[in-house]
Amino acid sequence: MSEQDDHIYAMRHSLAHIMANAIQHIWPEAKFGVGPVVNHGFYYDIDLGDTTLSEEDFDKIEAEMRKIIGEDQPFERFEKPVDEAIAWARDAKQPYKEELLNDLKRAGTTVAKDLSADEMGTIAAGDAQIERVSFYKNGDFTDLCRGPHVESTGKVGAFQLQRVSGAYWRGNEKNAQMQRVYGVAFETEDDLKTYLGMLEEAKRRDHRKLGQELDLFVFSDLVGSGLPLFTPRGTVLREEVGKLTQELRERNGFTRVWTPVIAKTDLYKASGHWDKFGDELFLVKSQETSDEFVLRPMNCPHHVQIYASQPRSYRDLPLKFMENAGDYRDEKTGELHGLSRVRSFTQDDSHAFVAEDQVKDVATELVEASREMYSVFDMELKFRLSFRDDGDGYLGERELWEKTQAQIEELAKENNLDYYIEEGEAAFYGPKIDFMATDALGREWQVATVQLDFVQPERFGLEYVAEDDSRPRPVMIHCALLGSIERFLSVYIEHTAGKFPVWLAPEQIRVISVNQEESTVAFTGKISEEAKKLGLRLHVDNSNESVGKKIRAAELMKVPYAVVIGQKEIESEAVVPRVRKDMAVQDGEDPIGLEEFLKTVANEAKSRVHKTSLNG
RNA sequence: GCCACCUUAGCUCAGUUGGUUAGAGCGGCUGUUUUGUAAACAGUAGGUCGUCGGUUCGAAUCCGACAGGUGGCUCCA
Repeated sequence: MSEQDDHIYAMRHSLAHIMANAIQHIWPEAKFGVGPVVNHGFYYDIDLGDTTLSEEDFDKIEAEMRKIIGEDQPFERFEKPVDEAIAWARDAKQPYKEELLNDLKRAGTTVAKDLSADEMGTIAAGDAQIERVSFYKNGDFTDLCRGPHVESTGKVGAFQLQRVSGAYWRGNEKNAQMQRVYGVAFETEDDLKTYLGMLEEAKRRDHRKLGQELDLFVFSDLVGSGLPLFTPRGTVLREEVGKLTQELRERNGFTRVWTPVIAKTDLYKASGHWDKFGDELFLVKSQETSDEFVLRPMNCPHHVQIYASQPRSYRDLPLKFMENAGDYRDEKTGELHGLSRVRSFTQDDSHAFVAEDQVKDVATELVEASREMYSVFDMELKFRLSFRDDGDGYLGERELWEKTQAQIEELAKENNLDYYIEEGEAAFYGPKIDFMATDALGREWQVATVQLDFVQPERFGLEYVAEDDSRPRPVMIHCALLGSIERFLSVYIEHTAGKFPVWLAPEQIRVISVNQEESTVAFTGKISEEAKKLGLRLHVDNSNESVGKKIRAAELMKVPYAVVIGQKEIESEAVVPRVRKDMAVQDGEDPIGLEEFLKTVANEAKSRVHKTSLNG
């Protein structure tokens, strides 16, 4: 951490105290939980009894905070023995603090395992043996706190309270729900403004808003929440990205399979998913037999059955299947969000069954494919090696885990990946490489994933005949390059703000007629025919509106190319395409032959370029 | 699922303290116009005010339940 980062951290943390202080002034009965620093700001968890905060209270709280800041009270640090601290918390009627202190006393920091390491860090020193705890005091406010803080309340920079929401005490849904007040804070007003501007931009690009404006997908109360319906335009996006992901893997020898969308519960009992995710499965009953089915939540057990359908030889390996497959998960309603968290989604899934010594090669091919894919999407990739932690809930031998994790890290090193390791992010059946894409606003999203799996081959008893006639287990490698098509689109729509490159644009060219005369209608009809032959998505707007209005309509739909057709164009058979601003090198004025124009656009679509090759 | 907030026409939104036939812009449709690179003009049709129940002489407005949504929490194979 740089010195500046340290300062921002201290500033944000100090603001959390100041906010708690202000809230205590306004509501003296307030009981405080934890108040850590988060990305871009801070929050504090507060129990106000029957009082519920709303954003309308922010003015009042902010005013009180500014008063405290104006007084420039010094932050004073002091220590107390744990027992005295506990007595303090009891006297101050701060039961949450008292609970934390008791846990600290009992077993240092680790016992408060409801809290993440970060949150713990803000309330206590990291030593396992806690005898004394530190406090910070400003004005009339004292809080159990590890620090650090700025010297005084006057030195906290620019801030704004953002929102209030519910949050469980210590992040456990069985615990009491507190109110969490979020604020953002930066060193200067300018930095704050820049950040708030970014939030505004994010709002403008929200894929849910663009999905409606650009007519990409809809939801229906009758179909149900979390079940998106894709319109013709949105379906183009789905199918184009679906084609790309399959092409990239076909090159590496993956072949397409098709499997049904339901399976007997026995399949998932065998795979282990039933035990782990049973409450998130949609159940389907036969009306004729006693069979119980589930709507498939994932595809690996299905693909495993294809592998298991016949004896396999080492000569068959690696055996590689892929399927853009629809999956269904009964997510809790409160967790649904646009296309990024849905109950029906499509994984661009693949499974490679490989011998142990082929793991690295196959995984490397997939990493290469993902790099190519995200360069087509113009997004940067980081790689997160998601390993297990010490928790339970992981299946398989510890030794296997360590072996595979070592292989993954080796692969990452050999391929010079920009990677970092995160423990506790693994799947229950194996470690993963998760791919984090950075979008145009600098936000990181998890997209693709490559996952090693030694557990399912074991559970389903998969094997192959080796050269020496032994029967080793294959290793399974799960990979989805897009992740889920829906989730990917939610990220990509916001990344591009709906300005899709030609190869993805639901409508690539809009033809705008100047009038409705017979010759015009005939000519635009001819353009339409030729575009169809080239596989272009072209729409003719012959409506009885002004040219200006029709141009505007095309712009609002973010169509890459618009061409106006009047007498001049009909005579010369040439057009001056109007190019969407983000693609144009410069606005052109020179006419281009109609046929050449269409061919150029068709080539752009085929080669999946971001920008136009027409120099205007 | 939990906490808070929200739901008026296809979309974006008005609608005073509960009080007659609920409004506007855009979009749609019809007509006039035949348009040259981001909004021609006129007319017209769209709403059981999310649903169901309650309070009231009277409910878009107050209360409750449910559904859907928003922001978080929790979860995420």
